[in-house]
Amino acid sequence: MLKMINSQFHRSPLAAMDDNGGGSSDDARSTCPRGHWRPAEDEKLRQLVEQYGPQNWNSIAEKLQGRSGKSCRLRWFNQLDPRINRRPFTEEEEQRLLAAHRIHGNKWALISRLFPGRTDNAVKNHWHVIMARKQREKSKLCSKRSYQDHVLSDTNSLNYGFKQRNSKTQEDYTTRNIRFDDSRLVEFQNLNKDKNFTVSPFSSSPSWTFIRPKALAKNNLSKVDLFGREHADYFSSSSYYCTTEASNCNSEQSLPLNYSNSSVFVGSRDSTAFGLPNYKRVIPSPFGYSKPGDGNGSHGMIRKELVSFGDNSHAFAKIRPAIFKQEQGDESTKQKDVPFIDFLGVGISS
DNA sequence: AACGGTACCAACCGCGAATAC
DNA sequence: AGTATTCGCGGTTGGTACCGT
Repeated sequence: MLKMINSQFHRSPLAAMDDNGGGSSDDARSTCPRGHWRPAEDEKLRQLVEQYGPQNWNSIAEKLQGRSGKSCRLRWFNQLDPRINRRPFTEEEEQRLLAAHRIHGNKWALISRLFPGRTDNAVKNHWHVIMARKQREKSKLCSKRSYQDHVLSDTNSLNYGFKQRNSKTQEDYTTRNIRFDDSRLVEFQNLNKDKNFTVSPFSSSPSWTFIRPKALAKNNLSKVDLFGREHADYFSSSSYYCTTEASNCNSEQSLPLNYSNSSVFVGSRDSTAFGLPNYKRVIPSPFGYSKPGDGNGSHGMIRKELVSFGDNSHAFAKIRPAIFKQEQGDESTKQKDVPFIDFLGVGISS
């Protein structure tokens, strides 16, 4: 949308260059102060905010060569605002953060309001840090066996859509249970009749237990509770969680399955969880390529009860026709009474 | 000491909502 | 009512310090 392209505080020429596919941005980077802010820029921004107030970002940006209003605003509200608490997160804050995330999901702005002086970005980043740390700890406790060796070589395991390194072709994303077709839709096959979709990175007979979203009603696909309840707008999230039973561990391993705009995340970003070396940016998802999201190390069956397609309805709309098509093509999966969208293909079984 | 891998955090992007005109 | 601008949010990427080899 042209409107969007032209808005965003009159983005810097370099940012526009990047959007256009880059080009010789190195030259531009050497002359344009994009990227990390220098102390001199910070000082000037402080002065400008004092002069114009923390609203007139375009006016401010005009005085800061190469910085967009948006960038100025971000710098101010995330770093320079004197109200910001820059001390490391305390253990107590971490506990509260985890608790808040269980309640609110990825509503970082909302969560950050519970932490005076903490920005949404800081809260978000630190949550990822906590999750990565937990995954590291768990991966140390769990099998020494490489997750990659275990899962990717195990033909009975669903491979989460992980792309194997150096794979480049469509076929590389093909697995026994998940296949990526040209439209990037996904088919799930060979799954259990009992509607429990099961997978585990640690077990030879994986088990991810999903509670079937019974209330995925025809007319309201936007928000649904994994336990079958419909919900008002008090909650919206782009992710939900499933529990994996880690047969080689004493504890359960709970992984997030995030339906963000075009991605499914499973695993751990920026971590060596599961023994995977630096898997960021190489993992495709059924709906696009993505990094894995951070794992959730806490316990419980369904860590988050709600699945919301409200923010991601376009993504869901993409997969929906395939789901219906799949259902229509398999009598065994049809539901007589309750309109059931076989979101994960759990109805397709043999 | 050099190098590569990892963890952390800052910055960026796209998008939608709110507001102004 | 329609369009442009501003703001805010959540997801993603890039930079860099640190650590192990």
